[in-house]
Amino acid sequence: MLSDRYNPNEVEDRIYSLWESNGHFKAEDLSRKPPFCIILPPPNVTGFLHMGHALDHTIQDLLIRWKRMSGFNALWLPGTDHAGIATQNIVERELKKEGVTRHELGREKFVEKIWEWKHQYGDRIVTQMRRLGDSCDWDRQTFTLDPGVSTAVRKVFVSLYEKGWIYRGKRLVNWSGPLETAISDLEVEHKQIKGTLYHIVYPLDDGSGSLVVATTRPETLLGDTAVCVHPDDDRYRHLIGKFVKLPLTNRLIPIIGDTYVDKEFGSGVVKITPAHDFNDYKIGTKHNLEFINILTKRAEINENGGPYKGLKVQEARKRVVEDLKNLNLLVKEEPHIHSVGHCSRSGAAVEPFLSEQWFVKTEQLSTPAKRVVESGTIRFEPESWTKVYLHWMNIIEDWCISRQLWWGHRIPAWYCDSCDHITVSETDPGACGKCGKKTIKQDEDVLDTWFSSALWPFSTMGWPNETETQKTFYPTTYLVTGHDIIFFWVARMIMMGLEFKRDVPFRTVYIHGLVRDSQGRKMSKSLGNSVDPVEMIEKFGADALRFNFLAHLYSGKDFKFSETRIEGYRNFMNKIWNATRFALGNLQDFQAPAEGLKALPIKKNLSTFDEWIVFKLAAVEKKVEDSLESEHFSEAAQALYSFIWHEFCDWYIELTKPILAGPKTEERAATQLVLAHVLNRVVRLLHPFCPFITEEIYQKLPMHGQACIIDQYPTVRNDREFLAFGSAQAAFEIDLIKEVLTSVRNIRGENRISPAQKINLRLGVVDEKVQKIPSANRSSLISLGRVDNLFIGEEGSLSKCAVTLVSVGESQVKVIIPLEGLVDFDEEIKRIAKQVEKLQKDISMLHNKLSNEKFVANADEDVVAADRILLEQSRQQLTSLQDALLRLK
RNA sequence: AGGGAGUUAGCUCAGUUGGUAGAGCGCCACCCUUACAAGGUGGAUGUCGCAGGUUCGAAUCCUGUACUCCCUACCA
Repeated sequence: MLSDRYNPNEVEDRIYSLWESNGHFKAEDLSRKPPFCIILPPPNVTGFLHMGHALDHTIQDLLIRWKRMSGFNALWLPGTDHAGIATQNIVERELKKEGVTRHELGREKFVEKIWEWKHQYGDRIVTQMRRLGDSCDWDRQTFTLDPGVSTAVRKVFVSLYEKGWIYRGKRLVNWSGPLETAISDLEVEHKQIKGTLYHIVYPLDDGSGSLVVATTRPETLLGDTAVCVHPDDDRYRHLIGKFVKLPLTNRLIPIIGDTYVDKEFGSGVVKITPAHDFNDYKIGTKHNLEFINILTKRAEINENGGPYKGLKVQEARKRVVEDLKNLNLLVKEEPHIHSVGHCSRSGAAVEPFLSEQWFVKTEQLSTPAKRVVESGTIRFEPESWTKVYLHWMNIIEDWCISRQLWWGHRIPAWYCDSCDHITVSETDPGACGKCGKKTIKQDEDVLDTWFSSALWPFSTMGWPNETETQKTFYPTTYLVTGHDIIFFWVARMIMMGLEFKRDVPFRTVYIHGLVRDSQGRKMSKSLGNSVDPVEMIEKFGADALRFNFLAHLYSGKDFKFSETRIEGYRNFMNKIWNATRFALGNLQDFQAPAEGLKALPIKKNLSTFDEWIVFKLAAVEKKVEDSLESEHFSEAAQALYSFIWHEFCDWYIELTKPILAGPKTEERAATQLVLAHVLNRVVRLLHPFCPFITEEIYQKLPMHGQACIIDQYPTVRNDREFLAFGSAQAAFEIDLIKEVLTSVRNIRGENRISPAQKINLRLGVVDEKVQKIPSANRSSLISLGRVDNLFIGEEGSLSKCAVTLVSVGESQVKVIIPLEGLVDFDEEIKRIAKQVEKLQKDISMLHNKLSNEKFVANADEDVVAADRILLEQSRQQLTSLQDALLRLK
């Protein structure tokens, strides 16, 4: 016997083990089935599952399970990412607690520590993924530092290097002081900062006066190598070519002219610090200025800063300002809001820093990557990301791929002490490729994490070896991810896939929004507003969490998280559970016919209810299929929700209760068969959305295969034999009965007639066409309407009666309930008055519309016809209500 | 500054070729009716941001405008 509440905690682990131990997640490298493949965006190996993952994974698992059940060779390829900066950062912080720095520990020992950390926490996230129900093919799980991936990384590096598309150069890069590494443009977050604009006097060398320069970063003047004015600026034009004496250092630097300067801003004079500002860098290059680096890797002033050496940037700023004040060279300080780049990992302000780095040239790689999106070979969903992607690819700059970290793929380049040659090689060379001497040293840096991620669609499939996996599954079908990593990851996978596999890595990029808190804010540690998905799973079950996402996922939009909504879907799961309980209780003596449906003379024994629910089921299956095909997942989820709750539970189960509770007739056997079939199909339809409860239920159903997860996904094409039992005429009949019952309940509710109080009901059948329907459904009307005596076709006296005219399609039925002795009539008068008012509004609106010649002439015929019928029906309703009102008063 | 998205019920959001506005939650009333009180039945609630335009007809198409959010780039 099933408990009257569904308890996910008892079910989920057991069901997951059942799937896994039976190998249901496994895809086949060689198969006759059509392939369907999604590669999982690899989460940080030492991370934990957050809501963003939960959303992302739920969508992928939906697709995978749906396709798996639809006969595809479905592969969801999982993996984890070494996440260079993030992981190194965490371990470094842990070490700090023990009072050790990574430098003290040394590279080898430190990397060992990280591996230990990885072994300790590396399983956490995959365990959490299992709790969500992710049906990944775990045998294929890959880590970005696995030997196979390393081979791929080196091969790609060497190949691009040999083509000249990877180069080494001294460039200004974004530098994170705390992490002591370069970071990419994309890892910089701009924040609005309240700063100060300092106006500093730069005396002219010839003593003829001075210039005033405005800056927010006075300490960088130590690295100034020019001041710049606009060549058309009358105030300063004559000074171009002269020199100023740089305060605090007394270095002479030239005054140059460049249109880059905005005459209107500040004093119209800009100090140029080519080694510490991106704009100044460009000017410095253009005007051939000296590049003076004043910082160390830890963002402290170096020996070029003279007396300020050793100070951190902020301290140096204070000291410089103080010293300028003392020299009377600081003429003004004003508050100034400007945006400053911050390292997205450490949170520290980013310092533009001149250093030797490795770059990927993106010019040639980006061209085909644009083309495949323009041509539609790769499709973005929602489509609006196409424009964003193309825009970004047009302004793409070379990609700085070296990081001054220890955790990651070490750059496969060796420098020769003897001849300065750089040897780049897939295998450790042992000797210089040019002079052959063994005096070589490997580059200390590692590659940007995204470099290995960019190869993920094929490095996980055994590339550079030729494998059956690649033949079968490359290109993959979908890539599902948030819009925050389109450029970090998606664009780079496209470039690398095209370059090394000569084909796109995936066909469709499904972009979903970010999960935000209930107030629409980003979930973040610092705000303390993160919600742990595992906690939600423990509280409401994985299925409720998943359904919550799927039912409210609208193309590309951000997702506002709401716990009460999950609770609502938990209730839905319970509803399904209890419907099953009811069904099983009524199917105890049910034997599935071994011969199938044909063997039974079932058709003639079916009730109208059966024909109706099958008809509705077919409609839902069609809707679900169309919605899933077009990636409107929430439409599919909502269609199922509404069918199960509001058709199957609210009506079908209620309507068939008398049959099922009745004698063992052939009609009852037929209804049992339909009940069993519908439930079975519903469970399978729901499976990709809420896999745990559906598998648990499926295993208990009278007709079931090995496992729901690998049973066939119902569509209108499958099982035509069963769906053919559906009948539109039955649907019409039941709709009419539903309407009649609803109006009876409305009259009862509005008049506050207690459910325990039986009533008499008269149905005036206005329309010949529907004459037989009420009498055919007499028992349903009596039981669900809580009716004492039911009279059909006899209008009789309307005195002291509640009356409603019910319309379904073009047919009408008059619902009459004598109120004498039950209630006083005040409530009924109110109820009718309310309806009269609404009807009058409708009628006048419809009347105006239909008397408009242009409307009648221009609108579609069926629109006009429908309005005519509606007007006529409304008028009849109004008449009978007014009539009833008279008889009440 | 440039690009993108949004503004519909108290809240979160649907609304796919223009044809009298929908769901879930919440709210109100009544019900422990033998699957489910995590339930049942009924009910209330919207100038569809604002202003124009096209049209017989606009939440839907066009123009303008206000506000919100995101992304990219930034003035030293």
